[in-house]
Amino acid sequence: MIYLIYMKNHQITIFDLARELNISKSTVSRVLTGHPNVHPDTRKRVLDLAEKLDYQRNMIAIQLATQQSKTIGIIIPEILSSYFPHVIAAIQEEARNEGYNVIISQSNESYETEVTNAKVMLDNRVDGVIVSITKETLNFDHLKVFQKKGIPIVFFNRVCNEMVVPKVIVDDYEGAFGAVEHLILSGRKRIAHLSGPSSLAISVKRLNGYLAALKKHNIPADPELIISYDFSKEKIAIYVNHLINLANPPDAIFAINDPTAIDTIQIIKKNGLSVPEDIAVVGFSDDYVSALIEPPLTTVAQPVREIGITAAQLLFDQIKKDSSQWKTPVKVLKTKLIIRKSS
Amino acid sequence: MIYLIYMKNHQITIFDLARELNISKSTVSRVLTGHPNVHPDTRKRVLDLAEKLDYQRNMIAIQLATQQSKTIGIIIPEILSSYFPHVIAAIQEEARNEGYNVIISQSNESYETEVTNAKVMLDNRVDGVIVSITKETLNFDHLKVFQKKGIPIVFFNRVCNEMVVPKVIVDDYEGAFGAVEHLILSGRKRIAHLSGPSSLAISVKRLNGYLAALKKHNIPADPELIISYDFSKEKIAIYVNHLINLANPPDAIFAINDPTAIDTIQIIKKNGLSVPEDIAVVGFSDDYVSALIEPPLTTVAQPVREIGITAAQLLFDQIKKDSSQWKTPVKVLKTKLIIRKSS
DNA sequence: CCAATTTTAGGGACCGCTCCCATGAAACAG
DNA sequence: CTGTTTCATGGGAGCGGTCCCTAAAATTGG
Repeated sequence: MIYLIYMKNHQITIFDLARELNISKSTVSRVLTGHPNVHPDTRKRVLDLAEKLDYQRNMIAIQLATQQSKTIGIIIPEILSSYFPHVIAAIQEEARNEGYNVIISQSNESYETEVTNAKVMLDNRVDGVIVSITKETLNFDHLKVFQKKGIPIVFFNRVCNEMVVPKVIVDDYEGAFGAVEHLILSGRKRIAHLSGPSSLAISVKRLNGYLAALKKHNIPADPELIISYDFSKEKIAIYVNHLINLANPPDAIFAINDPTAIDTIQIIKKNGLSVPEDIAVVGFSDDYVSALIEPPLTTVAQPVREIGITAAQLLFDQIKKDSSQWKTPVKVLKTKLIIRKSS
Repeated sequence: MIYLIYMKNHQITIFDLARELNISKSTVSRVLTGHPNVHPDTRKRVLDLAEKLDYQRNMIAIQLATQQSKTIGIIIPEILSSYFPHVIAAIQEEARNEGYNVIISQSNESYETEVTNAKVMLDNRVDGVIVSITKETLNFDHLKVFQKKGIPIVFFNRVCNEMVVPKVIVDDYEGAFGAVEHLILSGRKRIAHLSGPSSLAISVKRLNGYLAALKKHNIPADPELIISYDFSKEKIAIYVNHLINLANPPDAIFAINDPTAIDTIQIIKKNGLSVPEDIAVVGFSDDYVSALIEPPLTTVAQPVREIGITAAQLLFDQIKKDSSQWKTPVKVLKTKLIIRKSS
């Protein structure tokens, strides 16, 4: 202790422990990393002293020495809806089990921010990233960098088609098909679709599911009833009002996601019409809110936990293996139609 | 380039840049860190080569050398409600502006997990932490460690009374008082309160606000109507049913938070009673959902963005200053009663 | 034109740890 | 009793930067 007595505000290092016990730092390091070749007595002495001096290992130094950050990054468009926090929570659990930290960055649906965030992840030498792109992302150079540098990347939800890497998605086509077919079978004839930006594969797939269901039941698709919007909340009112005031208005609306569906319901109600009597509404995702609103929303549920867990597992699979052995599976998880009062 | 041609899978370091340009790594470092004393020509050559070789700085090495991680930690009880993601988003914005990374950890309302997470933050040498404790946290040793090591800590929402550090809270007492007074003024006579765990200061303050409002209007507080619960969703049904079946049931319920209030409404409706006719319900926080449910929930809104921004600012204030200059302000932000149909 | 400054650049210790290699001692086998 | 393993430990070179201290070069001033 005599050595340490004059050192204030100095973090205890393995060197301090070593000096105190008159052994080398190599031996201390061996004890701390669980290396077998250490005499039990020595091990105990080190551990006891570490405990006594409240030694705290310096992950930064370890990261530099071992050349791995033990950190994974998550890049998502936003964190305020119910979907992403659920996926994140699941990913974090898996990461904790693997001894990894997680850094999360929201792109706020901005391509610029996404690029910046990707750069930050790179600077911080993440061992892998899980990403869901923004609605604006058309160029993928900032994500391809990960591939180029041999850093595992996994997409979920909003994936990049031109990159061949593991992905976790749900069967959007099937989910949309089921939702629209349900509307048809409950007697709806004119079903509108509030679609998402065509840059996103989910928008296209859900649109295709919608079209296929119509086709199967011999209902001609009316372009007037298909509106693609950019997820900006203000627009919903405009589009819904527009649909309502059509000469031949829809008797149902299939929305690209739950937040849109929920807003749609509010607008319809504001117009003095009722859901589902006048217009039925169906959403996609089964957000936490959806069961609680009035009327409760019929929606296509996604297995959020499973999505997160699967994405994390695909990532850790890669992290653990040599890049030559990487597989690029695309996991398609099943959705489930939850029928509630809105349809 | 001749040197680099044989090096595969080797990250470009400042040493590589230096060798390539026949200058020292010190000079390269100076350029990269923006140090003024570098010849403009040299600066340009370095920058150009860095660009050309796609040099990427290694934050881990920088962190080790500068002894700061440029990372702050957020420890929260959960991430699935609407409150925390909003606060997090605000904190992250501030952090980004300051050039800091954020690592987030959910305690899942478990004391054990919170302790583990605090340890992880310490291992990773965060430059500061922002925390909201779990309902189980009674011992604060794991958080006092930060103080002891001179790492700034800021509490928000669920704070630790026994630690003298900066805190950001809302005026829970005032908010609760206003909510309950509103119920009284709208004619309610028997107002129940679903309170939180008494370990949390917010529970106590909101309870006191409730009691004070009753007292002001000469309504005796009935212990039968005050139930303290532990935030476990299953219990809500039990308590609400119990209240409804009382010989002298309440005509209003003031819930500790919105999720509780929302569940309360569902249970009341399931019992064939209506809100607000039979029983009025008021919540706390103004979650995103609250305006959408049926009936829309009267609630005490918290300035979530402001909470996050303030917490972050208090943290960075400390990070930038020597610990001898640290202040320990407790910022009390104003709440706002939002009256909707549930009352 | 030379001394005094100011710029610009290089050298090298250091941050805290890992991990390979070397070494001596103890244990084992023949 | 000696040669070969195995075990326990020490030594030291990285990991990729920062930053202090010098030294040489360029600029300034009298």
